[in-house]
Amino acid sequence: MKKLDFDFYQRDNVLKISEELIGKVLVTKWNGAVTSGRIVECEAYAGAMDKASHAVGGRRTKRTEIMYAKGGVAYVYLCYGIHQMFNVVTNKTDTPHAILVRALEPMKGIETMLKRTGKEKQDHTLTRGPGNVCKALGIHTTHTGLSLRSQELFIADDGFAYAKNEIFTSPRIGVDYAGADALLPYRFYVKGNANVSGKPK
DNA sequence: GAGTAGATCCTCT
DNA sequence: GAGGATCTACTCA
Repeated sequence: MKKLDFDFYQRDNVLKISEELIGKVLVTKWNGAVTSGRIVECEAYAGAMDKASHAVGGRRTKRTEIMYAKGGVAYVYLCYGIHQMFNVVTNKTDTPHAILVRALEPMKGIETMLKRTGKEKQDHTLTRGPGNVCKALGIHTTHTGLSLRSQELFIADDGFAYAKNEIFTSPRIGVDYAGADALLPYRFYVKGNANVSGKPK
């Protein structure tokens, strides 16, 4: 298990980073309780040019400020008052690129995840969808700005990789309001993985 | 199985 | 004061 370097996040091609993030391992360790999962679905948000992004048109507020930070930190956003979404900030300072982690394949700490989500046994919904990913891993909006190489939260490469032909792209989910940009193929996912949101297998 | 409505709260206008 | 990068459950076929 090797934590990804800041160099990985600070490249300027957010689509390439998204694609490479598939298969990596997201780990949280709050108060010694370790939970982790392999990333099987994510979406790219390409900053000021992207109508679906919070930073569209260079919009810069206290909430979105963290997207303008240099790559390698977390951006956690609360949506619909219920769901929290975990994003990876990428690119350099003043370029508001981010990647939304939408689904994981559970690895370690499944017991802990079940407890957090109130489920009795593991099924494909445990870490399916951004809201559930955050709930299962115990990620909270107060974690915004945390480094992705910190002790509590990081993304690592354990040597595993999906084959190119297992990774598919599609339009993003839940961004209909973004007009034409909602159709951009900025979503990356592992074909046939039960944890990927959308239709169950 | 598919489609739709409701939940619920922080942030920006 | 309004709306949002969602999920779930319930209805109807």
